[in-house]
Amino acid sequence: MASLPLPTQSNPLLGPPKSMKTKNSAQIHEANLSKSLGNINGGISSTSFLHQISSLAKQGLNHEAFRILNQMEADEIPVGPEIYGELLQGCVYERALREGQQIHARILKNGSFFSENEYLVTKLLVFYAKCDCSTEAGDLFGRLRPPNVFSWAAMIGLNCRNGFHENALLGFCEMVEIGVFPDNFVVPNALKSCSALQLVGIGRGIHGYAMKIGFSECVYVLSSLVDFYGKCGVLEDALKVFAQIPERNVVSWNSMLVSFLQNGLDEETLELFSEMRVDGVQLTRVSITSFLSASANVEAVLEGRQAHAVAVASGLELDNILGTSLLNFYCKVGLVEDAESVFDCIINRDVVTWNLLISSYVQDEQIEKAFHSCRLMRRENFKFDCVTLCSILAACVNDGKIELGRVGHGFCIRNNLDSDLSVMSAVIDLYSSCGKMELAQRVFDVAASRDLVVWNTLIFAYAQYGLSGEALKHFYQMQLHGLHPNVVSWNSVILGLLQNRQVKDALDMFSQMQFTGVNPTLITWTTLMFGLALNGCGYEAIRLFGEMLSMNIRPSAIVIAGVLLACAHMVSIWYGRVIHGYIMRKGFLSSVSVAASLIDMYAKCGSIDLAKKIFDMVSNKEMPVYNAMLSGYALHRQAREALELYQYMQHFRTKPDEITFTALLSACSHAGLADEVLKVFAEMISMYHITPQKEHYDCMVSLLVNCGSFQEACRIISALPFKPDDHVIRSLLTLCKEHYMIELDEKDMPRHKFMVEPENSVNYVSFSKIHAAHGRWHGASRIAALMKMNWVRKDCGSS
DNA sequence: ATAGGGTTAG
Repeated sequence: MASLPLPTQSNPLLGPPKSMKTKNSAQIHEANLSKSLGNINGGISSTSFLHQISSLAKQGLNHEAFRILNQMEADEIPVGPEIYGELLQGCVYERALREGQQIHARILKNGSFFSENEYLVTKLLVFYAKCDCSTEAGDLFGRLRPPNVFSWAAMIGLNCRNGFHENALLGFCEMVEIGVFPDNFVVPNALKSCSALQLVGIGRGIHGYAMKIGFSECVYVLSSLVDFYGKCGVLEDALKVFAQIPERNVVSWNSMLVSFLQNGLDEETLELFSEMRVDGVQLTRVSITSFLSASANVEAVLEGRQAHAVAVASGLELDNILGTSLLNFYCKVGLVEDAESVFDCIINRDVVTWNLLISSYVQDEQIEKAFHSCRLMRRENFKFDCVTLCSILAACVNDGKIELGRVGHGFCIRNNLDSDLSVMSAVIDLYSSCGKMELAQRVFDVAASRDLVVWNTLIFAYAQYGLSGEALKHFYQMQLHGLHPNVVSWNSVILGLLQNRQVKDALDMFSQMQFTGVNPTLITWTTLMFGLALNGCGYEAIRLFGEMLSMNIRPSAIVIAGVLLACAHMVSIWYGRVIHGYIMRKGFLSSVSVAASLIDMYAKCGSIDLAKKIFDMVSNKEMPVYNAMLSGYALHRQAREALELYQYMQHFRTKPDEITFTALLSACSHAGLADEVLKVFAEMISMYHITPQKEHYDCMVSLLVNCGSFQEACRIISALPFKPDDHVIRSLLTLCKEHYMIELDEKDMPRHKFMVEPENSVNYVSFSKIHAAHGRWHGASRIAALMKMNWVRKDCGSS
């Protein structure tokens, strides 16, 4: 492209590109204005009026210009076409449609000498084109023969702005064909249409042509080429053109920034931005919004904050776009308080700013604040849109507010938002989250159109419950509808199979997926690690982990947590140590979830001492780390150590959560420390405002069982605020065994529940013990067989 | 005698 020969002389129709016109005309304007205001009533020639009108129009003083026209008509001074032309120009500057139409009417009233005047027709065309009035502009364009560059440019620009990119490009080609040379104003528009239609070849042609006709140094053409190549994903060429711009302005830099950003090169965006600052370029909103967007993508908190500071220092006020991108940045990196304060500073809040604030609350699980903001948004007369409803529905799912979710769904139906595909996905997610799969399926069935995301949502909905048959059915149906599964679809199907213990099928799917050219993501690996670990296929999980490393994929902290869980479930301290070594070499111990999983692994593999050693090594002791250690102590029946750690935790102001108390209570109740159990239980409620869950009550009940307080245990069970689940039933049954109150049979057991949750294998043990205690060896052996069938972990037998 | 342009958030 760059090797095309440049013409020896520039195009005679065109002259040199007007790229650097920066005539400072403020002083001239001022002189003209004072002259015109002073001369209105003087008897002066029409050329003088023309100048007055022209200068008023340029300053946006349309009203004054109109007054002069009226004065002229009143004084019967002849008004020529140029006068109307200047007035129209004023309307172009101001995009004043009404006023321009009035001038148009006057022109028509003055007869064909005016209305057929080529200059006026061109002006009118430019005016209507700028005001995005396609029909009027098209009519006027048809009357011009031949149209000049300005008319062509106006039409092409109009089509480009309104998304009629084919028409814009056809116009450009026709114009070139009939011999009108494009100028440096049309070329950027033509390129914009090329990038909108992703026509890389055509754009390259225009690039070559533009170089040939003398725009090789024009900063406007070159900047729009950078943008064009960036939007078409040809980053090398964008960079090449960028390097060739002799005098870059801020738009050239910004175009390059946006090119990096839109091609996912966030680090490069950040780097280029600092080069801009070194170069002393005066940054604009576009520079800062692009930088903020890249910072948000890579969660570069420091950089984003600096951009905020630069924006403030540059005196850029928080308008909609800059404010929104700041808001977006703070939301994405999870700094909700900063997002709130930015939100308060934004001058013109709109639906988008509200939506961002609300979704950041939802993401931060501050559901009440999210709902409150929705109410405030309504109070300020903003209507909920699709994005708002997606947030609201997600909040309902998060908070288990299914009834409210149904109301939200109703709102969508009444306001025609339910055909929006992301809303549809959110609704499917809502119903599936509470197990109402029939409703989720119905929403899906009545949809007029569905995209990949909607299909994937339904497939995931079935998969999470281990309904692999339904998941697979929709996976294949989707393909019959002509949609290719993406990695999300495959991930869901694999999850569904693993949840349903179809380990072999899941692994088959995994290889099929790779065979069809879909690369696994970290989510795929995570699903596999956890799925295999929980299905007792720890060895397979470890093998896959090795495969992943040999493919040079850097595992995430969650993947490592998964493989550690596999070691824990295999009770394989040997593999655990190997993974431990890997973690130390790659510096993963700084990750909270890795540290917690490592502690958990050592505790479950029998070495509470090694678990403690890791715990002491971890520098950033966050709650999951404490919880893992506490659960380890509970497992090893070390109640005193657990209580000590609880004190330590409080000393360092780490707020305990539900899991903390589950571990603590179970450690104490196993040790029969009745006073401590009651004290901790009370603290949980009064100091930390945690509503006790089933497992907490369960600890109470088993403590009471241990102490033989049958009456008290029964009282607690009957007072439970929810239907007791199998944990509680287990304690109850243990009690019954103790007191020989009732006869037992397998048919009393909620068997379907056991089939789903392998962790509950401990239940089988309880039941078989009960049978054994009653001398019913037949029943006990039946249960043992069931255990085997359901892949129950071996280590459960001893607990 | 004469006109206008490229980059922007969820």
